Amino acid sequence: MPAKRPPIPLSRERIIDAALEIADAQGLRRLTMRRLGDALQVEAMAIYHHVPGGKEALLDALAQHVTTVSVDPAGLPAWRDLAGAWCRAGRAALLAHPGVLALAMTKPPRGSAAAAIREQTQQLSDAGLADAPAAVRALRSYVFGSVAVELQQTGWADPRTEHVSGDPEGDAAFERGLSALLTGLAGS
Amino acid sequence: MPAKRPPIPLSRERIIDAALEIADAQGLRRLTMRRLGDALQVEAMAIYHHVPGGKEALLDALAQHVTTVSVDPAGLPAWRDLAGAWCRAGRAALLAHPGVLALAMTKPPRGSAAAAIREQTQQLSDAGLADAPAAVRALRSYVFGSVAVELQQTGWADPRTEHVSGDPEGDAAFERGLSALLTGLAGS
DNA sequence: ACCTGAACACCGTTCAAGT
DNA sequence: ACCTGAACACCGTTCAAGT
Repeated sequence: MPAKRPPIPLSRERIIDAALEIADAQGLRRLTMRRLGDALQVEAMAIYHHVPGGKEALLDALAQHVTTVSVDPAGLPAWRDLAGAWCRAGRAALLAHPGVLALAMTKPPRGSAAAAIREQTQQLSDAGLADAPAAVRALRSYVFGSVAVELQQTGWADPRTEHVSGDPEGDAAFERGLSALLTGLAGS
Repeated sequence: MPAKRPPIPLSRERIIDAALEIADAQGLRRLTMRRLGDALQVEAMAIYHHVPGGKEALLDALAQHVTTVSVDPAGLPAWRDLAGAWCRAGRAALLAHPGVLALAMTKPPRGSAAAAIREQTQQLSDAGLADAPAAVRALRSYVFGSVAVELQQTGWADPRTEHVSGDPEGDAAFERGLSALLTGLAGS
């Protein structure tokens, strides 16, 4: 007789992964505690046991997930290359989950996301950049904004549209603007 | 005897204004058809008569409202000054209604908002800028992103926090990054 | 033409109860 | 410890009905 396979136990990580999947596929407005429960084969109320703050805390966690990046500065002695690497990493993390971009831009950075900003600032400062905090702020602004504009352009927003993750036109536009900004930061 | 003053008739404009007020004061998640009806002294269902697409169309209209700007190019012959004026106007329009920034960044530009982008491109092209479409895209990215970062920083997100609209630190950071980007665009 | 009331299918969250 | 079921106060939207 077929053994009853025990259900995979619920965990914060599984919940976040499932939530990202729903948001990316159907949009943030359709990310619902009840739908999330369905996706995890569990009643919606079980989620509260693993995510104490309820839905608001879950959304915070999603924002944190797509804004936490890290860059290894080894082999990138020039601040310009280092800054470029941080920007590309940040962009990739945001593009990976277009459904939660609005959260990433709206929620203030907390925990690991805030730590990543501090690390970026420290690395750029160490690499010899004069006003690293101002530069990081300008770079973060550009990364956030360019991803938003790119997703607007490719007609995401409607989750019905198919999104091509490796859009070469978006890549090129991003690099052009990034290059301009880095050049400008060098001169200031 | 006191005359029964006739209620101000409902209109699309009054609905949008009231919706902006609620979103700014209480956050987008609390902008509800029923609450909106209350604010307008009307049953929620009356709104559907003036905004055909329902809530989704209302949110589109809010996004359009805060992304529709215009600049008079007279007296700004240099493309750099002209571009700066567009960016400052765009930033001011977004900062005026922090509650709907997430919509502005997420919804693709339509109608008057799309027209404004075309006008900006045309003006910059006329002013002698080489690749105006690429520049406009980079500038829009920076404006969106810097407003998002600024609102994150000032602790908006929680609508409980008091937001200072003329934040001088935000102004300075914006101008520094803008200047860097414009310098970089000139060289490319 | 414009608004209302009742109704329907959903939400987030609580709390006592099950195992 | 972990999950469920029922319940409560809300949502968006429809539709027939009122004026």
